[in-house]
Amino acid sequence: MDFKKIEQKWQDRWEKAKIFQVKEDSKKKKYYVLEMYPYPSASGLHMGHALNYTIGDIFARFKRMNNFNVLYPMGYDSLGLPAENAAIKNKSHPKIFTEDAIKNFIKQQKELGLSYDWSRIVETHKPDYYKWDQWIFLKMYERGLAYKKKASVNWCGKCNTVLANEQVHDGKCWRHKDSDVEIKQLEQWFFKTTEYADELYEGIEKLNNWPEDVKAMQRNWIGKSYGTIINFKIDDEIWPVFTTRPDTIYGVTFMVISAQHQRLNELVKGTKYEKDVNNFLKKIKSTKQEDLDKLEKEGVFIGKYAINPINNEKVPVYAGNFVLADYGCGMVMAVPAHDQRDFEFAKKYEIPIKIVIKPDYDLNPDKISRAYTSDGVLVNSKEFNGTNSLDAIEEITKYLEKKKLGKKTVQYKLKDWLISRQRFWGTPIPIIYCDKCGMVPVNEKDLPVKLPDDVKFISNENPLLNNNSFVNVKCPKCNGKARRETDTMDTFVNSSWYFLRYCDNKNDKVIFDPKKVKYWMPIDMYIGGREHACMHLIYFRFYTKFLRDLGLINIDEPTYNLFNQGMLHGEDGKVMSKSAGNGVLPEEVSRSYGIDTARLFLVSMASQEKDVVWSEKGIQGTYRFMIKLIDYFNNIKFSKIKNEKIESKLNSTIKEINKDIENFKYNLAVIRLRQLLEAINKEKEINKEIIEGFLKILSPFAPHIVEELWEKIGNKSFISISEWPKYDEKKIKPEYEFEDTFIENIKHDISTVIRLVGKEPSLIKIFVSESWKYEIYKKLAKMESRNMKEIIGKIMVKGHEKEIAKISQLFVKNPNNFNNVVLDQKTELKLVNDNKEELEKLFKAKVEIIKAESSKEEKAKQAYPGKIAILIE
RNA sequence: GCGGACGUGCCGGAGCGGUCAAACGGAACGGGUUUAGGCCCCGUUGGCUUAGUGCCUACGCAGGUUCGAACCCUGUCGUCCGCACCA
Repeated sequence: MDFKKIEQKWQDRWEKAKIFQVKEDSKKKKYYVLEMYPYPSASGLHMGHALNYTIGDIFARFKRMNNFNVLYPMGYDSLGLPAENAAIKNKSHPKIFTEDAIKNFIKQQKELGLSYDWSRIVETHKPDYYKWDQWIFLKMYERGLAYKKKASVNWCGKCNTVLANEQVHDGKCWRHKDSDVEIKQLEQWFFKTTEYADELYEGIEKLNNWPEDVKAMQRNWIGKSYGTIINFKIDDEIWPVFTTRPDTIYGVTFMVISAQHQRLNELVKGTKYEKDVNNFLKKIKSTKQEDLDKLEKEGVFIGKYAINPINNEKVPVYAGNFVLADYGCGMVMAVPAHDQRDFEFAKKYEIPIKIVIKPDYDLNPDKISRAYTSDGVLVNSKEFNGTNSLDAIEEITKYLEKKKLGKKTVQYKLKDWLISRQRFWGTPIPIIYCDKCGMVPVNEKDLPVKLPDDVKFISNENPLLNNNSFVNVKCPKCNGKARRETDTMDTFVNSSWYFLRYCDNKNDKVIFDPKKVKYWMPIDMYIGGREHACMHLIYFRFYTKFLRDLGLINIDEPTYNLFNQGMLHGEDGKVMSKSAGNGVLPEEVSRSYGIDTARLFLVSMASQEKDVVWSEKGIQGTYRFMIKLIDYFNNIKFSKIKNEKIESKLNSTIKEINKDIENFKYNLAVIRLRQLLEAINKEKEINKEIIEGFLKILSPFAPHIVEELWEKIGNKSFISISEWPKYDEKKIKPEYEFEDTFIENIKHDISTVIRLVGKEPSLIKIFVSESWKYEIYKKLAKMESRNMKEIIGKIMVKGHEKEIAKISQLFVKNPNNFNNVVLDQKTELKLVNDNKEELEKLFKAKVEIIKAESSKEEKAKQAYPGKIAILIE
């Protein structure tokens, strides 16, 4: 079998006939299937990509055949660091690398048989795409959502640029797990994601079909917490602090200001403590990020005292290494008795500990070994004594609000998104600096600000810095001498709205036609890796909300359905990758087994959200199935006769496979397809309708081979756009599901009896008696109006507890289906009759089937109560 | 510390309140076909028995709810993942 030839043939035909291209069609229900678009790396498509796209493709094909107008596009996240690094290494331009890589990707993706609408391709490195990145930037700038500020930012020495918080994992750069991120004070561009913090947080609840862990990660990341801002005073100036435990305010014995606090310097400048503080700052600066979790709490007294507004107590202020500068107010009120960190600090610096919350037992401030952080009753808290601490949170806050000493508030962990990068291969930030006018945005009509082609990559430095034709411009306001911003935008800016551009990818007038976007959005199924939980998957929600508020779209969320596929592991159990050396390439597998085999195998190993392990043995097993399939069609014999049994099997398979595909349980779908082929294979002749139904439901999984077989049995159209078969509940007959085991048992019985009797039979009599279960069912049916529990209770006394309980419960659940559960006498008779010929042939004897009346065949019933009796003569 | 997920034969993995634990695939063993087999077909793979379609034990462990639990609840042990000095 020349797989390659068949694959090529159908890929060409699909492309020529444009069967996967779609347009808005108000008469059809739309369905938008999207995979996270790839970064087009030079090494091309690996098996993990193949798995990811196969999952999406099967889904898209399924929906398409189910009459949806399916938008299933592909694009490339083609701005980014690796291409730039490659360019530096080879003294070339990243554009060349990127475009080669994209070409290679497209070729390889086409070889997988993916049913993308290629006319909708989006490439983010093209000016006609990033022009709109810049346009969105200007809109944000107008509204104050894009701004520049000096801040402590994360710097990766290997990337030679700053990073967003989301891109720092465990104190390391997301791209360089071996490189510590440094904190630098720099002036940078930010997007004000915090503007939407609350909506981003509260909206998670509505993402009903997102994986729990991704939602949990986002909740954690955004980190909403309710608390109170309390105004302490230092040197008669108000210094607010944030706390979630205002109930402990009488227990404050000191304050801690973050060592990184912007205004720490103000407090110590010119005092005798300045030196101490500076020494302390130097000391903690040398601590590595990875030691942080083991880090002891340290601090230094800064020579100031704060006034607690509730009782005017004076408490010392320390600078500390454990207080975050950019969460809350950068300063905390420390209550050592009821906060573990404060406790450790107080112990170390011998600061008094004052108990203000009391549990059922007594706490001795000198003897406790750790802070008491649970709730209790307030003590040492003047008029609040005796109040439950949970109530006191409310009451003390109200009290402070009344006296204008504090207020209720909400805090978020989420910080604004740092988007500027000191690199070349990104979207230029459309800002101009004029000596006279200051910072001036580029006029919309002058977009895009294009990346120059004539650049020299001499070092790790951003080549835009020295590119005069890029940097030197006239000020849009005064026409005077000015220079461009040379920072570019984070690559995640591009991916924050690409899914909208697919809806209208060629529009050169506006970012997209809102009507088209309104038709296609939201994404109905978004497929990608879990690693984007706190990066892309937050940013694209933020963009959606911003563009909504701009009036361009009318949705709140980009998608309510997210699917995370599992990781692909190599045969050694480690995650499959080039660097681990356990990689298997799609084209290699395709060469020996065909790409359909690879697709089928990839998808058959486990439910798609679980990790899967590649195995050579496994793919051979799948290959055997493909060979069997092809063999079957080489010898196929059609019949006009209806076959109820196989019809039942097909219908039940369709019913189940629909659910399996919807739930991404492709492994189960594949099993059902195998079982269906087994069943079909057992029949000598087959009705053509059955075969066509089978091919259709197989087609999303193995599209090329199936198209070929579809054509072979005389069809001229594409099966890929044929209609998915509908199952008919009435045709699903459960007795056939029992038939095989039932007949197996009878065969077994007969041979046993023959062996016992010790003679070759000339006549075999099979007595089919009424099932006792069936009789009980009939009794129950008569009593249906009565309380089932009561009935069960009564019958139980008689000693058939288990069976009766089961049967009656089934009956309660679904009385109409009861016959599906127990074969009645009629069905058993039919099944024996159906197989009479086979039995006669097998035992070389005449078979007689007798309906046993309970009175007449008492003997048979006794020997085999409620079952089949065999007599041979 | 906080959060999330998961513990089922030799392995991967189905089952997610009762028809029914172990589908399906892999592996091993036995048999058939075969010159031979790495192809194909059949059987076996928790225990005890039987002529058998029978009984017992079992879904990490311990309790609970229920007429009935792998499945629901509580606790516990273990594994994996994410975040983390978030006041």
